[in-house]
Amino acid sequence: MTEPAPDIVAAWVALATRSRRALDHAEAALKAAGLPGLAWYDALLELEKAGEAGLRPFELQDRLLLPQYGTSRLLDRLARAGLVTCAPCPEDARGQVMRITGEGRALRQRMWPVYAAAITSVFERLGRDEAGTLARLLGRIGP
Amino acid sequence: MTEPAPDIVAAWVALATRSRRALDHAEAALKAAGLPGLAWYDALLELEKAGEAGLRPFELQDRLLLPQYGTSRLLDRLARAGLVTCAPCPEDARGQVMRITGEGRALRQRMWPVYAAAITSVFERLGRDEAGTLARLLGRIGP
DNA sequence: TCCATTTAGATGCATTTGCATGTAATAGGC
DNA sequence: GCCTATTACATGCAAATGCATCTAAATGGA
Repeated sequence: MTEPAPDIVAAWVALATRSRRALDHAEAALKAAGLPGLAWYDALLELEKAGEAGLRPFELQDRLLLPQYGTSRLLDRLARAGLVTCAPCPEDARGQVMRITGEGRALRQRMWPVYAAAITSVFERLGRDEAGTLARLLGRIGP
Repeated sequence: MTEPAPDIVAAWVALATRSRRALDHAEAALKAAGLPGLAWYDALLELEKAGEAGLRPFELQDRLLLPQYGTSRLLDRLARAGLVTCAPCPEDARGQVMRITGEGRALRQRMWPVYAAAITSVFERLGRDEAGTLARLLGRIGP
């Protein structure tokens, strides 16, 4: 294994530390407002985008980059909180269709301003074009 | 709260999803090689850099962006695994000085090639200059 | 000096995660 | 149709995390 170039290592360190700080900041802002964390937000958003059709747990799993058991239990908690419903799937008797409830939509809507403020504060030192460049470069990392 | 610009949201989404995938990839590579995860690597590296002087737990906590109890328990596990030692601190009877052991250094050294390969694969689609730009932009995000 | 405040670190308890495995249903070869 | 492999999801158990709180020592007045 040949040593990665210094620029590569620098990019890795910056990616690891800065993303962690940014995510921690958003989590903290939500918690300080007495709201659930990012995982709940992300799940609610995906389910809201899916609309009436709903989502199968395995579809949500792909979108959220969660392990299978993580998705299963997250949905269980969301359902117990009344934020999503769980219906048997007509096309596949093994599966379910999860749909967001009105309460779920309402909660996501209350979370967004807090989340948005955190996002804004993370990028406030970057110009618009710099944010675009950052997004483009991040889009090219693998694996 | 005024809505963040689309470029800002795109940068946020890219940061959250790509960093997660990259970190997951490195964790998976280490695990596949039967090695401990990134948290252990990071702690061992900081302690190795600190050398004979060692580090106080609160110093490690700052460097690793961990909560206080997280650091306390991580060090406890590292010590039980024989990778670090814990000595009373001469200047402050409340505190300790943690130092890496030979075993700890050896483990970190065995982890590095695996970790380095994962890092390389994450950035393989980026040119050297692009990696530099990415590092610079990430360095400017807050808060 | 004495007391209140702050700082270093540990820890009990509840929640969450990770891992392995279990159950049930679909899909694919033959 | 039948048997095997695969897919969808759940779950028991151990380990890790988050939260609040505790102890002990240092610090900073008055």
